[in-house]
Amino acid sequence: MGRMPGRVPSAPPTLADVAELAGVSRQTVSNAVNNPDLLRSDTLLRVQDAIATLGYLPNRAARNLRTRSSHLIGLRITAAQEGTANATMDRFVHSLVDTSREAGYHVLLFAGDPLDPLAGYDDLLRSTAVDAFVVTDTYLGNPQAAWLQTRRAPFVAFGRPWADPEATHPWVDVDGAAGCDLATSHLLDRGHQRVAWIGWRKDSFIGEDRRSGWSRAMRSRGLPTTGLASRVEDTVSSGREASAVLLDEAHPSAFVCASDTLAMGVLHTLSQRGLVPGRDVAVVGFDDSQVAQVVPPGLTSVRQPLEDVAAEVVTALESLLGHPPAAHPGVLLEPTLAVRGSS
Amino acid sequence: MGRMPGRVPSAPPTLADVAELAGVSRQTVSNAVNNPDLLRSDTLLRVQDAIATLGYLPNRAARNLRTRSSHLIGLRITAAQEGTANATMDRFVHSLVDTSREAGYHVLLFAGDPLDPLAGYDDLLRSTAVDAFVVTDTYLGNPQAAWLQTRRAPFVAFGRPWADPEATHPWVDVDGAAGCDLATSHLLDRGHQRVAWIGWRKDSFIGEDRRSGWSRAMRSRGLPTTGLASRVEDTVSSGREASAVLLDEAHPSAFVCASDTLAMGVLHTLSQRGLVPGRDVAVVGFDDSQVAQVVPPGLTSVRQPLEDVAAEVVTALESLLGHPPAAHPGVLLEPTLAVRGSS
DNA sequence: CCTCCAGCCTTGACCGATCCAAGGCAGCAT
DNA sequence: ATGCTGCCTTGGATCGGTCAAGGCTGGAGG
Repeated sequence: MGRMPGRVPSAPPTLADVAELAGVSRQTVSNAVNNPDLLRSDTLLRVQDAIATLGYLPNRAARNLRTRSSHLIGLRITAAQEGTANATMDRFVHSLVDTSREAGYHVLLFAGDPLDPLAGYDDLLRSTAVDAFVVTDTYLGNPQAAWLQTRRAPFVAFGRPWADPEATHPWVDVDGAAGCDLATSHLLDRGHQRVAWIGWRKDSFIGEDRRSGWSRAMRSRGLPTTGLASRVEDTVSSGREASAVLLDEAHPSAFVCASDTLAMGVLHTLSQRGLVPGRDVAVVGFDDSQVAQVVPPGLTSVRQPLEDVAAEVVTALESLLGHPPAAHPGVLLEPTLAVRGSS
Repeated sequence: MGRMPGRVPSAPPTLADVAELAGVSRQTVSNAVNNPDLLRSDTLLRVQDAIATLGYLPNRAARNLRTRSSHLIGLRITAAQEGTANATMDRFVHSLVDTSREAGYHVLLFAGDPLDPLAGYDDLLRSTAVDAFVVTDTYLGNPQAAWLQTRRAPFVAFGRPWADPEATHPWVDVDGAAGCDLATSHLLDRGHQRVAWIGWRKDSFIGEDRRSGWSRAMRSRGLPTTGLASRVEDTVSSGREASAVLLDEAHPSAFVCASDTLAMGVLHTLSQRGLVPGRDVAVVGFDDSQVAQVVPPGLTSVRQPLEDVAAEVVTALESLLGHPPAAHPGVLLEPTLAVRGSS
């Protein structure tokens, strides 16, 4: 096969092998792959034939070494929370993998210690293992973003820089307020007047943002919100307790929740009291998790357009990693409402 | 800083930089990192000081090129199925990332076209982007396994080689029959006599395996199984319809299901008929998904020890990639039962 | 006093791609 | 026939590590 002596028979073909088979130099093969325009068409064809014959694909490590880029995007995943309905991360990962593949990137996962949001980033950066990061948990006041910026590491955030409006890094986010406005208006359109809110504690930027969508929708119809809101931990039992209190004290006919987890808490309360979701009391959640999709009678939920988020993230990454690197402003996307039996 | 001219100031330090600072050769630094035993202790300390001072970490690409290994493990993820309660993959991914980090590996995700189980593997292999694969969807009769074996690509399967008992590749799996036996016995212990089975269609090896656990438990107590089993698609509506038919025709007091998705279908039927899960009819699912954890009143479910699976997978990978490569036999792990309100 | 050897470190080549600058070879004008 | 332009091709250097083999040192042994 014209291989150099000493090569293991099963070793993948190299650029030199292709060059020899096609009767050209290595550089010509490289150009055929990276800058086909530079070649005369008949030469190009000959090289492409040889590439196809040998099943050649450039060695990643060699290319990475020379070009100082890995075509890998680092994504930190934290331990899945048991007992919640949070599925955002997983759906996002899928979308990101799909989208970044089209852009020629792969996704490298690394583990995240929830207590140390910076762990892992530094090592990958110093060993030039990834070209850029996608940062997801910006609700923590994103110390990663600040840190990555001082390190001049390219990254795109899924989530606004809540704690630092001056931040200039690219980000993509979903308009939670608009989503809850949508959910609330949906309920109001169906004749509900007393729509309650169950959200997260006040120190959550995202929670307050979503809540503002609910109160905005209520006010725009001249409806009161006083006494109709509750702010708790993001657990099923918190949602259960909060909804029980609200039902007793404020007599709402519908609930809008900051998460599917809380909405499931409401369903617990309803089931305990023999109330039927969607008939006696309407419930809307947030995230369109698998739970919302399969729980009887179906939980209406705000759905984040994670495919679009991933696409925008990859677009931002591409301009960030382009030559010259271009700044990408923040992007805010609109969620939709998946209507099911609970409303 | 003694950098060579032309270096960008912010470029990560290289082995040569460390060598210069420590006053030794590059090879000595390399040995300090990879074979500390070869160095005299005072030299080792000097080099380690220099490494710490500069914040040196070996360049991945360079190391990969020379050693012909990437320390990356490829994992193909398929599009998440909407409308089901399948969470195995995501929990497994988390565990795998955690475990492989400890072994010095990172996980590279790549997209999978559900119609072409081989897509993506070949490119990664030919471009030497990953050292090995973890194959997860062996229920398809795993053409990947066969194909990877002919390519002599190292891989470990999560899932037995159902279709090919002669296969010799390493695998790790969870004993689904034992899990369903556990679930069924749990119900029988609580006094149920007529325990129905809702599983997958007969061409599913996994489905038949799980079913055998149910029938084994029933037979071991001398109870009949005739007319108590139904085999359908893995959707909520299939589970709903199958359970309705079974309730009418066989009057079971409990259901064991091959998946949480099917179990949710049973819950739908119960809720439609005003029956309370756990009080009127018991239900057990399989996978311990988030759905099972949060749905009222809690769905008892068979839980796969995915952390242990990941650990075994990584162990198998390590021996596979070791020198010399060691064969790793199949490993079968026992699931547990997460008992909740539905039983 | 010389040889030998073990222990420790250094030297040079190499992995497989891309970048750079110089070399070849048309074709056209002079 | 010569010179020159423009396009394609070529060899060499390079990225940053690791492998294999060679060199230097000091102490033991003859």
